[in-house]
Amino acid sequence: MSTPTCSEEVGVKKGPWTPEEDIILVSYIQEHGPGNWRAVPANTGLMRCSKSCRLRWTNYLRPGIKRGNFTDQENRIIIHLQALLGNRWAAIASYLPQRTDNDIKNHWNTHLKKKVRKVEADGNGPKPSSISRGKWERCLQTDIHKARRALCEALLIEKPADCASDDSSRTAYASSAENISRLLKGRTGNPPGATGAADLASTTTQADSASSSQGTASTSNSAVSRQPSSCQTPFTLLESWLLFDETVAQGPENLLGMAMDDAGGDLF
DNA sequence: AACCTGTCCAACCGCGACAGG
DNA sequence: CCCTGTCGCGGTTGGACAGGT
Repeated sequence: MSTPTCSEEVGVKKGPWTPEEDIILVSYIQEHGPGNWRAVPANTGLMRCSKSCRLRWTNYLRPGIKRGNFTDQENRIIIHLQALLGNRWAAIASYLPQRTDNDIKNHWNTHLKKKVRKVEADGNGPKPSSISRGKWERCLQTDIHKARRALCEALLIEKPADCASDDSSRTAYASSAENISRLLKGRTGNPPGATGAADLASTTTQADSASSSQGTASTSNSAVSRQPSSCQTPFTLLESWLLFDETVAQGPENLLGMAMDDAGGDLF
């Protein structure tokens, strides 16, 4: 069976995914885990290219995607990381594990970019960041301590909203089961059978735990596979060290003092 | 009510990175 | 090394929808 590729082969379906396709894809991933996308269309019979399957999973079906409005906290993080890293949405998304790079990219292009430009054009807005775009990376290459400080200055903010104790923030996080049951309702208004949705919900819940326990996700799926279930920090060990080690050593008051008081705060 | 314009967001496309042979 | 296949990322598009006139 020939595997469809994205551009050249005939019979490759494009456009919006149907609930049935979603079910097939989620069921397959529940069984095999994410990755090896090339095999997905071949093994499932989906007339979609591997890219499309991966995109659908990572941007829509994977567990733990947070949907809905971006919080001010998230907006600030995005603005600062964008100033720091540029349009490296996957990197930015790694700091907001419940958001996809596509979501962040869309949100930036439709909301934040204009907002930032407007504030900057007014001349009274915040500096995009205390360090220029890419400076942190250059610092990293030359002086790890400077880099650490630069990143701290750019990123340190008040307590992350994701770790807020109120349950409202937690309920905003959608499991994949919720994602899919919602899409089944929303897109068809006529889900393919209540049992189908229920089955799917159960399978995706299993997929959730399966994928989290497998640890076989590819590198870019590392962010994808991070689970939001607990109040875990999205920072990797290295990132945590870069961000907090020296600052913490200087005392918590410095940590607060280095918060982004000049960048982003005026926007919201 | 009809049309226009802007917004949102899912999905596609092209390219680069990377691993394996 | 070089080639090939695969994957992931960022830019962009296009359809659906909402709000304004």
